[in-house]
Amino acid sequence: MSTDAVIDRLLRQLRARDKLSAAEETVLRAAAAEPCSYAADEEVVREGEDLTASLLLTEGWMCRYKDLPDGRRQISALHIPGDFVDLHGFTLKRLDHHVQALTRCRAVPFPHEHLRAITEQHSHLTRMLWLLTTIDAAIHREWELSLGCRTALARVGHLFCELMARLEVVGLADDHGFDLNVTQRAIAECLGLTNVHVNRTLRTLREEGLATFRRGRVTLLDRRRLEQLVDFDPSYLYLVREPH
Amino acid sequence: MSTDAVIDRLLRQLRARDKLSAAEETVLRAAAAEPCSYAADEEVVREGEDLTASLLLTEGWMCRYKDLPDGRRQISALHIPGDFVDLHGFTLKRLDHHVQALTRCRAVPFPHEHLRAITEQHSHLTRMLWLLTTIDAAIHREWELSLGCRTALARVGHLFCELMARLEVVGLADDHGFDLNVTQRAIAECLGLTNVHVNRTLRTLREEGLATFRRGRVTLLDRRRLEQLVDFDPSYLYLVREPH
DNA sequence: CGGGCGGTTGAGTTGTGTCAAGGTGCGTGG
DNA sequence: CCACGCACCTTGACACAACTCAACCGCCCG
Repeated sequence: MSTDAVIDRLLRQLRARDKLSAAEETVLRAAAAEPCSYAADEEVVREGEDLTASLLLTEGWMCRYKDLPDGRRQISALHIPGDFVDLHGFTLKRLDHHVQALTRCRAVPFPHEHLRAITEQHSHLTRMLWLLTTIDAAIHREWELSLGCRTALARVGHLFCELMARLEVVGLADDHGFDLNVTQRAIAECLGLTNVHVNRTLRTLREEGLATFRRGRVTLLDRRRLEQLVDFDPSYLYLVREPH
Repeated sequence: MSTDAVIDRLLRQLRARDKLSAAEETVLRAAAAEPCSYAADEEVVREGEDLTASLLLTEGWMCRYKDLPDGRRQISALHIPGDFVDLHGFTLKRLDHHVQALTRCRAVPFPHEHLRAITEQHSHLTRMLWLLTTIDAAIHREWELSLGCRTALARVGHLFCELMARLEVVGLADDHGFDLNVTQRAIAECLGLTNVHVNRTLRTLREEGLATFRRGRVTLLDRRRLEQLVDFDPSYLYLVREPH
């Protein structure tokens, strides 16, 4: 991907929610630093460390997670290309969780001094970046609903529907599904389940003709029926273009 | 509470995280509209409705919740005086959830046009308001961890520890506990449990000499031991004064 | 004083976890 | 190019935390 293209998926995410002027696009491009790479399973940001930049993910999957003393962990967010993985770190200064690469990744740092300059000179762009962090929070809330109220089947199905919808925005889904090169254990850690139970649940989804997850790829066999079954409504992703 | 005092608890929350100039305080006061009141159980904001202001809660308890077709609901956040209940609505324009008063409440609307003017003229204050929304998200993540990984006992205990810490910031806790005039069902809906199981869990907490919840009041009998037992670490509340 | 809501407790059920034993595929090194 | 080993997946048997249903209590408020 050329240097100019690295923020394209971010621009798609922003333009799915509002107009973005050419000037604002230029400001964003200028705010990016040199891209960096991460190996699969590599720790990207550690809880509590001082941050001086926020990372825009451009290739691969990352997750954010919190862990308990007994070693179990809860993944609080999954990130796809075009997502800032720690834009909230700009206001928080350090994170209450870890960030880890789930696959090989590439990401572009946005130094906080540049973001600060944006808040001083570009109020609309500031509101757009603020919007990205509040959409992140909206996804947290939907996950709280899954964790608190939904069955294992609905949790897995709902996650697949969410990822499909988010990947479509950045052009990484095709008609029938998307690549998802993570373990069943990682899925389990997102959903508050065990890897064993996720495995059983995937079998049910497959037997019911709803979805499959094999060899790093999710296929939605009957998207309409799956979305109905798991009560998926994408409005919490705020995919509506309007003035901000 | 006098009109000048209504935003005092908000100022305490902000000043727990950074210095706030007298000028910024004046700007905030000027951005507030006329206070309004809500009855217990009253719907404050409905999912999807267009918003023109964000509410600062000044008295009472409110919650935000999402519901499922079968009638069950998940409370995604509890709010105390000094919290904005829907500041994220400024960037989102409408909410993916409902807001409800759990007790009699008073709140002060901040019209979005005033908040927008702040983003155009007061970048530090903008970052402080943005910070409040990212702290909200940090609390969502801690709740995800509870919902996904913690036992019923740890969920209830952790929630009590969190509320104690947050209420201390705004001066609404005393040495041994705090008032919490909500039903066991509401607690259950925060924690992904049933009211029956919350009741049993409260009995255990009482029998273990850790905490009681009776007649609208939470008492932490042994705060140190409770915090250790439930793995409570307040750093996710970001109660550190530093430049933003 | 009566009705209703919320709290309390018991008995039985169930969804998900735990533990354990293979199976499968892929990367690495000989 | 093959063989080994390791990570991950898959399945079964059993355990248990939390849920459901139901009855009763107690307090508040009209």
